Amino acid sequence: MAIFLKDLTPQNVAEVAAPPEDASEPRRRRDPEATRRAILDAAEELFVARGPDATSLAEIAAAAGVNKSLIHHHYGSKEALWEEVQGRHFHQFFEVQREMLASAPSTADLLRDSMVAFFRFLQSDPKSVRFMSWNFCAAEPCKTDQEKALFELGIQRIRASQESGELRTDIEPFFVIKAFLALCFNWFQTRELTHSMIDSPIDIAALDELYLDTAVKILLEGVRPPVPSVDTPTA
Amino acid sequence: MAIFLKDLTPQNVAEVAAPPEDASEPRRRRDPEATRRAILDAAEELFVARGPDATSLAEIAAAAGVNKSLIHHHYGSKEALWEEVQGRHFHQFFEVQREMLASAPSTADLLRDSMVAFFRFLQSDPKSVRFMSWNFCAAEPCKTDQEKALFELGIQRIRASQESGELRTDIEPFFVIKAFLALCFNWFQTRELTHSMIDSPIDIAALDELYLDTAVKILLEGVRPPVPSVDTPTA
DNA sequence: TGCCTAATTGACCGGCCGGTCAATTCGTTG
DNA sequence: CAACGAATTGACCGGCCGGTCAATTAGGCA
Repeated sequence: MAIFLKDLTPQNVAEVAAPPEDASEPRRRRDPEATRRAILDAAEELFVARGPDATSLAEIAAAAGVNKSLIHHHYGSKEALWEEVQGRHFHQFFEVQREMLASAPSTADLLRDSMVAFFRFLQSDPKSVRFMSWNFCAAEPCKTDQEKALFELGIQRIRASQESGELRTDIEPFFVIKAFLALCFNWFQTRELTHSMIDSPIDIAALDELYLDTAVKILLEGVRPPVPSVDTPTA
Repeated sequence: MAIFLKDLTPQNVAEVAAPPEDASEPRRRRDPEATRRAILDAAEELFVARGPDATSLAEIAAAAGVNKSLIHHHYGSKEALWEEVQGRHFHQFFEVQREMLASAPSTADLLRDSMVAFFRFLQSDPKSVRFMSWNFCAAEPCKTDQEKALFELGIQRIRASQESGELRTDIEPFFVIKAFLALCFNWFQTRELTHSMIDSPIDIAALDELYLDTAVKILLEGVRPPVPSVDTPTA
């Protein structure tokens, strides 16, 4: 049935997000908080791998080591659970991004730093990439508030860089952000297809570094103000 | 059930891809070719909008105005139908792209032309964007042969441009292609989110043009060989 | 004309899906 | 200790899903 399935086979589904029994406390018989968390973790894992439509509540319950009815008891419905999973993830994502963007010290290498930071984030959290991919497919009008605020912040800082002469002024800051997001995100979104296309025995991490280096180079060079020299047709 | 649904409500599903009855021939009582095509068209429409997992064969049959069993008769299974839909679409896509790339006359503005052509293609065929989006989610190792050939061709031409001094030589041609694909594709993939974030009353087409202009500018400037002037730290 | 093949139909199937519900079990609180 | 409420369980449901099958029918061909 599930045309989309990835990484997870029926055999190892039950072990995904298995609760660490040997933790400080051996999981009290009743622990609604732990139950909620187990469900959410398992749901995130499966939703992100197979997509929400191809993931059943029975699978999630099995993966969480929990009775199926508990999902309804704690979250109401599958759709609500999906919302919750998305909410938790995006909240965390926006938190990280905002903090990064707000705490960036100088405006000198801000663009480079932002781009590298975003690249590192996607690199360290492949789930984020898949999350966003599913979200683009769903095309629901959501999460725009926080995202918009993030963009506003970035636009302000880029505009400042333009005014101080570090960036060329003939391009819209919004598009600069779009460009560096695209350069980072698309790389990871097409990661597996890329690897299956490369013959050389270069390892994955090295390829990432090489690409990042190139993408940063292209973007920074592309947004640099034209140097006053021969043949710079800034028409 | 279907968490992913878009544009199509149960009411208008039945009319999607409705066969144009008033065509030259009034659809003979038995026309296996027309039936196959109707099924394929309806399947493409629905698969691309909702995703394969959220689309049922009953819906496809209804949209195609055809008995459900005919789908199995002509295509075997849902998975085979999905393969067929993908096959037809990607064949057409690669045909267009290859022709474009092979027939591009000079190497002078090849990169610009390629980028604009790809942008126009995605702009004119939103289904392609969604198709690729679903494909990235599925992450099946497929279609790499033709894609690889396309990349090889592009890499050759970019390398030629590098050797003739039009492009800087310190960046891998593969990454240049990746970059311009990312800049184009991501724009359309995030189109609706972008629009829901923009307040100004600028119309969609104009925004597209503005972005294309900027993205081309950035990429071309980014891959230009460094001009021999002051402060060009090509370290 | 009559047959033969293939397109077409509708009835049907087992299975899973999301969801409900009553019953039970535990932790808490008075 | 008793009582209450929330966590937990398993049995159950109607409905849809992908898929099968036998029967019917139209078209092509000798």
